[in-house]
Amino acid sequence: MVAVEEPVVHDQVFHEPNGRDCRLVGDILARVGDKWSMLVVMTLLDAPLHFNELKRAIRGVSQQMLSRNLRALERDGLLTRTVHVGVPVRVEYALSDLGRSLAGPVQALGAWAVEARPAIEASRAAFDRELDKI
Amino acid sequence: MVAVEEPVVHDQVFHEPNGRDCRLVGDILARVGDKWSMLVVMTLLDAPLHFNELKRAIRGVSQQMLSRNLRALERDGLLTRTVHVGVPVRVEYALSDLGRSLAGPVQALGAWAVEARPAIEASRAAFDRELDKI
DNA sequence: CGGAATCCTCCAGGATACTG
DNA sequence: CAGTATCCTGGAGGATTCCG
Repeated sequence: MVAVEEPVVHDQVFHEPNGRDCRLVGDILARVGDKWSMLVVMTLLDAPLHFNELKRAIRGVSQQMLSRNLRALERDGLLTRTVHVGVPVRVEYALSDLGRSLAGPVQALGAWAVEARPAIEASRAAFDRELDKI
Repeated sequence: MVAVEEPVVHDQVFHEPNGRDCRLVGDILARVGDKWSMLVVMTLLDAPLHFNELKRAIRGVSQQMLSRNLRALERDGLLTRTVHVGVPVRVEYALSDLGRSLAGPVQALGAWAVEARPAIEASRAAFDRELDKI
């Protein structure tokens, strides 16, 4: 079975007639929505950091995922990786201009999150209470 | 093993001294970042829809995931679900005010995505080319 | 120090079939 | 029409170990 069938989801990037950018956005949201990427971006907003500095700054992340995310972000051009030779080796991660430009929209979403949280939690509680009654 | 250990990631909501809302945002980003939720929100922005109308509007989604997402969004208070009794039954999904308020930030991110895409894809191509050379 | 490699688990998400 | 139930797969993400 080698996928002879017609392309499904990811190939129809703009499926809406009225210029909405839905699918593309979905793609980006997937990147933005993963557990650590935006945390990395936000952390690097203040200053460039070394690997272990980052790992300490973002508590709870495994080296595994931090490493993966950093590579992915570098691949996307959102940050730069520069190796400083020496003993010990030091690698510096810094936001690129593209990466910095992402901070605005993300912070907007963050602001929304902060403001909406009480309403969301109240709604969840109410919803769950209804379920228990039944 | 009943998780006696100290709380790890999700309990430290604000771990940064300087008022940044990192963890909380991460939580919201996870919701926002899943494959279909924001597509639902964006689709309902124009008008309320019935289940199958939604399913048709968002091509490629399974009933399974659409159903799950709708319930999750309803639970969070982002949309309302009203059953119109009759034959056949009709259920209408509509954005709540809270849900509508989310559209702004998401569209901002969408705009960024559209603008940044060429740069991102160029960066990816360059990155992958480097790998092939080695 | 900055990773790569390996192994494992959990869950988002798809496909299909059934129900009221 | 609007779901729920069941089964299955890939990949995100964690833990641990090894390496230059």
